[in-house]
Amino acid sequence: MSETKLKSIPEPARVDGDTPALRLFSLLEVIARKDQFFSLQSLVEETGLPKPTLHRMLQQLESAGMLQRDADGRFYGPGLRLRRLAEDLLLNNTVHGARHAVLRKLVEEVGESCNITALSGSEVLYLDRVETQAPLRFYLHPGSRVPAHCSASGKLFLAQMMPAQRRRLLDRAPLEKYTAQTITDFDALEREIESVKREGHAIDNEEFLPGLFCIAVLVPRPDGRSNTGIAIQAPVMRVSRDKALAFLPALKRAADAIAAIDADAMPAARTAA
Amino acid sequence: MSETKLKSIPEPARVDGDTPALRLFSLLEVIARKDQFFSLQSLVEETGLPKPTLHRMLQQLESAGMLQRDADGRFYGPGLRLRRLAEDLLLNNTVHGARHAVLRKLVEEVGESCNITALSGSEVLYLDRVETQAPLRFYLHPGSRVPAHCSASGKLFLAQMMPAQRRRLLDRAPLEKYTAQTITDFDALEREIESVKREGHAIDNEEFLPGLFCIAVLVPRPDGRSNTGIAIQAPVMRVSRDKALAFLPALKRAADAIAAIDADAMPAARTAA
DNA sequence: ACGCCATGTTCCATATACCGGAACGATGAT
DNA sequence: ATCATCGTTCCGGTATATGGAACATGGCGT
Repeated sequence: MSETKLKSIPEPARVDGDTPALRLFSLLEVIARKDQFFSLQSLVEETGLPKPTLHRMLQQLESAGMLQRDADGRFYGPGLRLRRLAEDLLLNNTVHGARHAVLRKLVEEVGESCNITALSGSEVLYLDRVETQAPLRFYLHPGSRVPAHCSASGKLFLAQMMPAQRRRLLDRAPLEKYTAQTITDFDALEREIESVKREGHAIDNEEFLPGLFCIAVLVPRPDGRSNTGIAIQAPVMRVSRDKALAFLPALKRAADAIAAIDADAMPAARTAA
Repeated sequence: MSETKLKSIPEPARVDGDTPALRLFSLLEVIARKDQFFSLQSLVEETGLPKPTLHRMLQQLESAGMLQRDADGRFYGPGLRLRRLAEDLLLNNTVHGARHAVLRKLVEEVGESCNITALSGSEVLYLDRVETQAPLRFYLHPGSRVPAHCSASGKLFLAQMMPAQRRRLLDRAPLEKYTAQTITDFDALEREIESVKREGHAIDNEEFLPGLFCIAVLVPRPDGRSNTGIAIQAPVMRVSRDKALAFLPALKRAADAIAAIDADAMPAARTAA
């Protein structure tokens, strides 16, 4: 929607969503971060939701076994069922664990922060990230979003689209300028994308954040339509274009490893070969 | 290929609830148990829900970031937000982890299965349980429910109520008879409860399941109204009344340990100096 | 004892979201 | 070209959520 809005407010602990169910999830997130039991009133103050509404939500969660109440009904805490859900999720989520391990190994090899990305709408979403140990570094969180036209992964996703499809996506908004290097001209972007196609990898040379250099490849897929990228991000001070290109073999190896993991987690697709 | 009907009814995988939100949770539980990505169709088959309904639910979860979709939108898997929710829950849930450790230690000390219980409505709910290693044992799951009048923990909960309150609870239904030993007479139960009050512990002598002997104490609380009990359960074959009484000191120590943990997790109550 | 305040609970008219059969669309196999 | 399969959209009827106001409870001070 609008540009990034940084909040310096402590935290209003927003609980919202477009639909009742999403609000419940949002509430659970607030609850999950607590390491103490809590009362209805404290939640009212923390979230700003109307008391009867919150009362109903908590009641609903309790009767479902997601929350538990203290004997006198004054305090709530996470319930049996919620804990089991969390355990099941983390236990069975072998995919994420394996991906994360690959990422960690890559970071060790190249000594720079790396992340796994996906295209979500017209933006690039950071799925996972491992930071380098080096003292000078960019701190970016998993879950962040970056426009496709000024990120290495984004250009890769754009490059594998049909021209018409790409046009449709980019036409929705002008190419916003973040730095002096940001490509804001459609034709220039098309030329860049041609180059990305030829090379098989993409580069972001301070196009989103000043001082941030980035190189990425796609996690390959048999059908040629990948939704996952893997990228190395480093300060230009430490990593120039040449040095980044030297990372490419390691980067491609990591991408292949992730491809193997993902293929394994796919339901018995035909692809017998 | 012939229509392979592999399923010998492995599981109906019921997804339901009284309210739309609860059904969503129920769906998430099914999903949480998967270690592979899945398609809409596969869920339709697994749950029996109408396709448009499931489609809407998945869409809702995806747009909330609880699920993620593959590039071509054919397969779903757990999303970033859901994983983070699960992690937060388990990370901050110091309470449950610590309780479980106490329970494990108790089982080690006495060599019999133990569980932590709570009163929920008029029934006793097993919050957590650790099994003994002994080959002969009762297998009871956390989450099970037992009527209060024929369980050791239940009698403790009843004993700390005001008489009127207790009457109100018990009047709702007759005292159901599970075994020859089950107390089914109100006056006899009152006498039993008097004894429980005097002793500070309660016993279930094959009153719920034939062959199951059980001894319990409350996890003490400053205000004298505890909603948590802790119990040892064993086959009568191995544990008689005398032997059970010998377990009491260890049982009380465990109860105190849990009380300390819970007090710690309580919000800054007005500190009854 | 008494009233007072903070907190939890219930009511209910209105607004909203959900439901799912049917029809349509997209994709790939034959 | 034709069919089969799976994903997606439509839409009117119905169940659910919403939250202001009022009520209930219990702890505390006087």
